[in-house]
Amino acid sequence: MAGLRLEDIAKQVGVSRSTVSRVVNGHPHVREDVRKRVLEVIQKTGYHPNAAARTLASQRSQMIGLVLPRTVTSFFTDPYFPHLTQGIAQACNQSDYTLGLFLVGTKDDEEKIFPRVSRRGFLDGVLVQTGQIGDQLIDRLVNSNIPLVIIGRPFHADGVSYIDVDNVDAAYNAVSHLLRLGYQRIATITGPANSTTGIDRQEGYFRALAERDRTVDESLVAEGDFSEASGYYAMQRLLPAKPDAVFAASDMMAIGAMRAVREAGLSIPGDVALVGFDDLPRAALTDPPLTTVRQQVQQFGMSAVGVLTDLIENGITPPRRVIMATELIVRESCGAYRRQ
Amino acid sequence: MAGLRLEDIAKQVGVSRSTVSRVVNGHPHVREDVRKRVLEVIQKTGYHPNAAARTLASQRSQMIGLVLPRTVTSFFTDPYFPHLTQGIAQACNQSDYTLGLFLVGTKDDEEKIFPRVSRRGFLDGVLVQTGQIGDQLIDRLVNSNIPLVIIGRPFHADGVSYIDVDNVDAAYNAVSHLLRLGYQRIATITGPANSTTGIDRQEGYFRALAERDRTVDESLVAEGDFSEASGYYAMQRLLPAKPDAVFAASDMMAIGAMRAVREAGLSIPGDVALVGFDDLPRAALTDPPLTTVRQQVQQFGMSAVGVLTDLIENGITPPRRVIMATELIVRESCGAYRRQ
DNA sequence: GTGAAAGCGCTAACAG
DNA sequence: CTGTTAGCGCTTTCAC
Repeated sequence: MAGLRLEDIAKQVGVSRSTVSRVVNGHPHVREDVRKRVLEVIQKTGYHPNAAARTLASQRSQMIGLVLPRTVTSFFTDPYFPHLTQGIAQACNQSDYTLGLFLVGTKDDEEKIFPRVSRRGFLDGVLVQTGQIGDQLIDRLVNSNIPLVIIGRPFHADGVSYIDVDNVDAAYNAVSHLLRLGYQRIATITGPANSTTGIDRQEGYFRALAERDRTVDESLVAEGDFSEASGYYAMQRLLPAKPDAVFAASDMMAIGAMRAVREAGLSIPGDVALVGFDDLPRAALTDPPLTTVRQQVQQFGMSAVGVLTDLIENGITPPRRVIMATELIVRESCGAYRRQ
Repeated sequence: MAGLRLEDIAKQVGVSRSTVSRVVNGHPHVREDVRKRVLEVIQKTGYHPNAAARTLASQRSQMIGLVLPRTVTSFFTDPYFPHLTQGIAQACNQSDYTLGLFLVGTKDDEEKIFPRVSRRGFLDGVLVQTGQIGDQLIDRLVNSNIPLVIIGRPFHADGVSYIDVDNVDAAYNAVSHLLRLGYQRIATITGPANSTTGIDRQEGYFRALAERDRTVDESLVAEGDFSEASGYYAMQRLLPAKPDAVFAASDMMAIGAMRAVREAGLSIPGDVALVGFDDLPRAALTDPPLTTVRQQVQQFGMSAVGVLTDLIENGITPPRRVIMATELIVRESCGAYRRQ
């Protein structure tokens, strides 16, 4: 089982290495009976081609990397990333790629990881999650000229490929929904102001208000970092301004906000209506169930892999752009049903 | 930057390939000034060794795989796995290994993944999560003779290395705690009966009862699968038997149970006390905060990598066994504070 | 302390 | 349709 080479099975079948290589790689131009005999011996012996040798000779590793920068603070405490990862892993399975996972925890990690990711011949391409403004890692990756797909709109989008959901539109829809329900003091708990995701969702909030000629009240905007805790504290800061509805830029923040509202002795949606973003599985189980913007995170991850393999197979220019749609899921927390 | 070979920088420095290789790999027996000159050129040119070539020549890939079998239903919906993964990834960074992630979703995936994982020269070792009885994958992995560490006690433990927490002891402690608080009808929501984790935690429950000469009431035992939903339904089945306390074998199930208890109009811990298992970040934020068994999941993942690298560097025999301790975290849900 | 040379196991022209 | 022949870029004895 171990140490079996292409040569060995070639000898057993009585053909040349090349022929065996051809059948292993599914190339045409091999006589059917020969192919069959080769396959038999491969089966019998349990031969597997040596990946390193294959990579070295073909200059293709059939492996892609997923890099999650350290500025993604909420790594795996936010279910978003696990779901994304799962979608990506699934797509890799289907397209016969192996997934390398690079979690950048510290500045040190970044130094260690970068060479591994950009080293020629190791990865065919990389997927990287956008983080905060000024994140060096993405720029370095872009410069390394490896096929690269950025997950989320990057700050410097010139010439790079990325995939994102339509955050502005999604937030616009969510807030418009609240406006249609008649709420007067709609607050928002934003994502980090130094992340495109945070910025875009806030932009959607502004647009929806502007469209109805509402002026923006600064005391109704509180910044969070997508985490439960940040939502909790942001809501506490918002409460004195007496919002009658809140759009939170993530479900986790909405859940934190719920906790703060409840602790203040107020009811949802009676006193404060709430809309989240993500539609995590938990969102349907909160009390009351959370109205939220659904993104197909897993599908999103799969699409990201699709774009990357396109880049790998067909060249990195022109840059590809994919913007995915979202859907507003109306549950109890926005008060839509109560008001009907 | 691209296509730079060892040879190229050897030429630039005016030494042989071997010397440069020695410097790159930190071997001794290189004159200090030569080493410095080589390092300079490497720095200047941004040279990175080709991973495939290195793997091929050295028979070491510096890469390990993490395999999560498809029988781990709750993949990434249970925060347990993300935390575990994070710990593993972190340890990989530190010890200069690259982590390959293999999520087995379907039977098909399994067929695709197995060769990649067991293929010689691709991975130096693999970490695999235990799943259910009869999971073929683990047996196949064991037979492939690659350095292997099983995460969680495997069903067939002969000759294999594994790492686990002391589930029996942990559950025993949790239930003993409830017994000491004077509860009379202590129920349990178990993990899957075909998983060692489920079995061991149930065993701890039995032992604690037996030690106090309590007979086991079958109507106080309900099986779940570690998920929130399964905890919810299990609790609904338990409720008619009027338990005054419940030990759930996972926090997610405890959270589901809470929901069921609340929906039944009962209070926690007044009517039903509750203890969970895992100490997920969420456990401290439930209402009331959940008493639970803490496992240092991240630390656990890091230790798993430690064991694996030991196997890789020092041979796979004798099999290594690591059993990690747990700690009972007392919060409100068990009623300890209320009763004082 | 350093260089020459022989692979590691495979792919991919190129002949035939 | 099949075999021969070069490499892919690095590590690693073995001489010197």
